[in-house]
Amino acid sequence: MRMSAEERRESVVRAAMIEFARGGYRGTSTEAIARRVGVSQPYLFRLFPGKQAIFEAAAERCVEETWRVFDEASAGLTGSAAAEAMSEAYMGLVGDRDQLMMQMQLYVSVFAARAAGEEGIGDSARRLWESLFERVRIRIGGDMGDATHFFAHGMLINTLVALGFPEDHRIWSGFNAHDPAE
Amino acid sequence: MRMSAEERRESVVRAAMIEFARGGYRGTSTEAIARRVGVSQPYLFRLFPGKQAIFEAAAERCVEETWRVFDEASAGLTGSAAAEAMSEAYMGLVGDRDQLMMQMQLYVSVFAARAAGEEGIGDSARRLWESLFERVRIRIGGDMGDATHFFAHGMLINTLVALGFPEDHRIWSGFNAHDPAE
DNA sequence: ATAGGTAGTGATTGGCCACTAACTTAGAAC
DNA sequence: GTTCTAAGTTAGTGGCCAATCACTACCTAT
Repeated sequence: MRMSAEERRESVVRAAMIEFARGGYRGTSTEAIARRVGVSQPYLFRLFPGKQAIFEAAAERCVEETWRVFDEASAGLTGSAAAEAMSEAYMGLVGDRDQLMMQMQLYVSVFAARAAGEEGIGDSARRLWESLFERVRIRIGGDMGDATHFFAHGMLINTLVALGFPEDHRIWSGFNAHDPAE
Repeated sequence: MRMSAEERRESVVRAAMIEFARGGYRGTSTEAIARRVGVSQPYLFRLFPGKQAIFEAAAERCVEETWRVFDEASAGLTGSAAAEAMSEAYMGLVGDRDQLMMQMQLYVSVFAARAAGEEGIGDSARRLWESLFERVRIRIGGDMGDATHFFAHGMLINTLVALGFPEDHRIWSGFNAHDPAE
């Protein structure tokens, strides 16, 4: 049961991704995260300086993880073949809703922070996101419009997942309509 | 200063859209909404049964408002001309971030409700969104793929706005690349 | 003018939650 | 087996917030 602080931090990040994805920043208590980790709530504050730091770690992990999925799916491919492979991989993430929702929570949290006058998290989030965008853009051939197109569909998938449209709902039928060609 | 309950409800909905857009459901206090309206906090509970109901009213208004923008922009147009006009109108909404962010807050709130085991708000949100989708689809010619494409780009705009990329950032340059053709 | 309904407020409360402080226990090293 | 360090806990605090209750002010009709 006992593990090193570094290992614990790792499991906290994983638990936090799930809890924050479902509840958002304000809607998630540190108690809930601790319970999922299997540790007492105050101990989180010995592993991280505060709730905010846990969220930021989870957010960063989430973006990294997304790239990992893209990277694995498109290994050795380029151009539209890579785009297709990554699209398919992202559709696969629909089954792991927490991953997609953590992204959304990051987006709205950045906005909330900005609205509250704190710019801290925004900078790092933009850097993370832009870096993901760039890596994908290069992988699919370098065209800006293609990358925009790719991410646009990803964001729509996030939205439909958030709203809870079942997988066989007709709203999903618009995907794959143009995809193979592009 | 004194106004009818109906008028007050109207101004509460408008104020709530702004506050919820910036803070999210959990991050917005009824106190903040009341302050923006210029009314005491307890009075909100005479106008609405609870915080949840205020959020739902704001969410519905937000989707309706989005359609109003699309409808006005594309009045008399059809097909790709309508799509172009609506795209441009949506880009115009980037200047009114609260409108876009209220959408995002609705999406994550629906997911949060689902995760917490309450399905109530999800049903109405999906109905609202699908109805918007359908009206747009018809307006731009009826093709499912085109409508998907249209909304995908809208959702990406939401994301970039949330993350706070400045308007002249290169991340925006991927729009308009394919747009006129489609 | 007064009666009655509607708009609106002040005071309060019970519950939750991030965070702190003080303490306890496991295990590695010798 | 004792000692020392790092992992972990129990108990508590101050602040915030949704919702309630009892009350006051305004307007309108007769």
